[in-house]
Amino acid sequence: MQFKISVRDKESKARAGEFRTDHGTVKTPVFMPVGTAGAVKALHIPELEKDTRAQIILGNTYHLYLRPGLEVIEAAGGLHKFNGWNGPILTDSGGYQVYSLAHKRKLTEEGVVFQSHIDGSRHNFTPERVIDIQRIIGADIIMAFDECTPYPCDYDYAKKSLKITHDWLDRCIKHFGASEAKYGYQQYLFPIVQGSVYKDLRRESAEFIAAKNAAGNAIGGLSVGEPIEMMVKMTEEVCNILPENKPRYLMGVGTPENLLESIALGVDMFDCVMPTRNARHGMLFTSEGIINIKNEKWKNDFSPLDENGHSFVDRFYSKAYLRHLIVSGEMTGAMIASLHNLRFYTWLMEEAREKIIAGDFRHWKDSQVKKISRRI
RNA sequence: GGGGAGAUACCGAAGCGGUCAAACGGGGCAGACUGUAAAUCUGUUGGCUCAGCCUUCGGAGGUUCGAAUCCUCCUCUCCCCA
Repeated sequence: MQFKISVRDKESKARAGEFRTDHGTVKTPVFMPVGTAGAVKALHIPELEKDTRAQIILGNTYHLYLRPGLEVIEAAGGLHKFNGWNGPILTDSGGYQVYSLAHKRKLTEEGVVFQSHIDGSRHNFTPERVIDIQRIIGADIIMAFDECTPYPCDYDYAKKSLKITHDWLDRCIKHFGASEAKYGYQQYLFPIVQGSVYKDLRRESAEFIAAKNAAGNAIGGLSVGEPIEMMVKMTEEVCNILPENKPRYLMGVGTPENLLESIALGVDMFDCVMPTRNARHGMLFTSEGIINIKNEKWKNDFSPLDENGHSFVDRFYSKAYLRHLIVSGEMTGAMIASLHNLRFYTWLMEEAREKIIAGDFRHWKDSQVKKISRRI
């Protein structure tokens, strides 16, 4: 995978670039909507494409493996054919589920035995198996199998876990090299830096991963509850070590503010459930700040959702109407809010890119952060 | 006209002598959410000068040390029969 950096910001580590996959080119910085089970919740594929202007979306190995299962996905001809999304897809390896389903799994050096959250059945994930599954799903970018360590996490555990993640990475790389894409287009493997909140472990991990010369590199194990300053510090440490000429992917981040600050540290790719999940729960990220549309104060506010927003729903619907839908539990409310939030995120990334290219990123970022992170 | 059942907080509904400002739902209000076990979860929901006090269980009296709970009358609702 070639990563072309068009412009480097002079006042920060931000860069504007693009990388190519067989399903299309992705311009960075980029936000990737999360479509765990092969669908970005509450949105149609055409809406994702045309209305949110997402460039690339996520799927999840663990979820898709459990349901609908590999037979169905393989019979469909891969996830792209199955769900109709023709752009690039990235699949998470299930490493996050090692963390989020911690009480339903058993981790060994060999791999992880999961108990399905759906029916309790047991399943064995190894680095090799996870690569195979992602080959079958047919994601353009597949993630190495890792352990996303929890927070807090003591040093000894983080160190042991890191060793396992690194061993698993070597096995992933080996198996990836020994296996082939199933559907005639190229797949790329991204390794993941771990190390919890320990600077030396993060550095060690970043160096270990940098040496693999992968198509792109990810930073995992952050935004799991640690203070934001720690997240920023770790991101910064790692970005300074990861290859400059490869895309850097900060997994699971985050708030609009987190995104802009991370771009300034040299991150190119993001994903997060926040814009979609919080949309369903009534939280809207707007050009004027964050609003909880469920609050009583919007009950009779017939002004547009976001006067200066960049999605058609922003001026098509009023705050009072969306409040009514969300409060009433109407599915349409979740759809409108999700579309709005995702478009806000993609717009933010487009704008960041333009500002980097225009040489005005730092200034824009600082004023933007203040504006969009306040509560209204 | 005769017989029966019932009136509890915003709504529904428990409670049937003290541990009741009153269970539980719903609704309301607010909060959380960061590689999605999440269209989920949490808190709160009579008032106040708030570790205490005041006013509340249809209304008015009464019994009792003590009443949402027992008695009397009244008002209103619902059901059955005529």
